[in-house]
Amino acid sequence: MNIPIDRQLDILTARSVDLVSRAELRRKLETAAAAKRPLRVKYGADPSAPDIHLGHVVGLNKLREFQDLGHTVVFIIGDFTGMIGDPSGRSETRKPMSREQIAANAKTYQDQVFKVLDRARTEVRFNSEWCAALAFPDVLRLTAQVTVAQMLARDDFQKRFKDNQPISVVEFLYPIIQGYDSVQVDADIEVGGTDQLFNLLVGRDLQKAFGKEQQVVLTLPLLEGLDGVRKMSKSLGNYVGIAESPREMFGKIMSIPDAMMARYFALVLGRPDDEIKALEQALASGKRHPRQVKDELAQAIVARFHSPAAALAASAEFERVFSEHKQPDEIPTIVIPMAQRKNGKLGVMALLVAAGLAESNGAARRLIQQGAVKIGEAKITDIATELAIPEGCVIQAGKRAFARIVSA
RNA sequence: GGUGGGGUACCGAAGUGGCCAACCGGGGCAGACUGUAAAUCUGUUGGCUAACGCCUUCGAUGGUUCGAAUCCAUCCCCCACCA
Repeated sequence: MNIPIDRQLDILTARSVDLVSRAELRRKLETAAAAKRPLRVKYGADPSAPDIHLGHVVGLNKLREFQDLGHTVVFIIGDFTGMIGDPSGRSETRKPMSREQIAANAKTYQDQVFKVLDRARTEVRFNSEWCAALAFPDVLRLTAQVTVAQMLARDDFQKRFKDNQPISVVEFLYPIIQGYDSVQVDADIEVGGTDQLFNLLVGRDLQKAFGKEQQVVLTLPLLEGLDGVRKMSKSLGNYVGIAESPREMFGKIMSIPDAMMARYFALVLGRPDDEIKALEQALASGKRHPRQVKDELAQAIVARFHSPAAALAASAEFERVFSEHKQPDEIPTIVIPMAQRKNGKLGVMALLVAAGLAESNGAARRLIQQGAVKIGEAKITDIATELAIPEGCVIQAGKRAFARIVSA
């Protein structure tokens, strides 16, 4: 590796929010280079939600940058954490997951993660490997390392405490478990979102307590989801999964607020600062149209996780369906046997429900009354309409829902 | 263990005997417009019904009442504070 250390530092710290500390990172890079030993870069994942989305990609990109400079990623799957059930959702304690479930999720995770990471430079570990072996006295020794004041200093705990929101003791254990993972895998660096800062720092404390070299802590911005406000997460439903179909992926990206485009370019695609600045200027001056820029963004993201060809196709399809209001080229087929029809005919409401385009007759009625329903090219406005459905005709409910009806 | 505060539709949150299928906000869905599943505006958002209306829902179960989300009893669950 002959890239100068300063250049490496610039690459590795780009887009970061917190860095503890630059001097330490430099020193580690230097000693690693001298000893021809890759650094161990730790990243933790919770197996409760196996689908990787663009929010995760922000961190994975950073890990990939480390790998491209020759370092090793230690990807930790928090299966131990999964087994005791994640309490971080404030209202309800999640049900602990079964072994099979965790194994299945872990597999999905790995399949997806290597769309970004370099498999050859990744070490996958499960934290049950060492956590399950801990005896209670070990746990006591660990917990003694962190004080309640330290815990309460953490942003979200403090807020919840002030608001009289419950905080379970298990939640206090989380940072400790995570920190202990760092001890076990001899992490040189740990990467996480800004919300992880506290947990990452606990890792440093515990490593010190165990007489190990402390890890460098590097945090990255949290990517906002499709609403452009709250962080992207599966539970909020504002995410784009990297395993989603090109069409879904493209459409979802097109629905982000315009103001988020630059951020997605930077965090998901890792585009350099000067390019982002130029883009923002072009947008502000009206030199480039937001619609085109967003199309480019959506295409770039689809191309990254599928292929350039798929991106092009998704873009064309989107244009056709939403700008020109034509039918998509792939429409799911629904079978409605002749037996269900009266004299070969069927009421529109029954049809909508049978085709899965409406949840109930009431919903179907509303759709029709609001002018959302089309059979072929004809808009249906009367809820009492009876139809002799021609074989293969297309029914549309709203902008996005289509179904092709056949009788057998 | 004691005291106090709570459990309302997808979420948050009003409602304390009839005007409550339940204000309002968010989210969802739809329409208009458009530059896109952006923004904005409008409508809609338990089930059955063409409609009148009927049925189920306000932690659970019983009860009072012509009538309950609202009152009473028992139970279950959550939170905070003091120990």
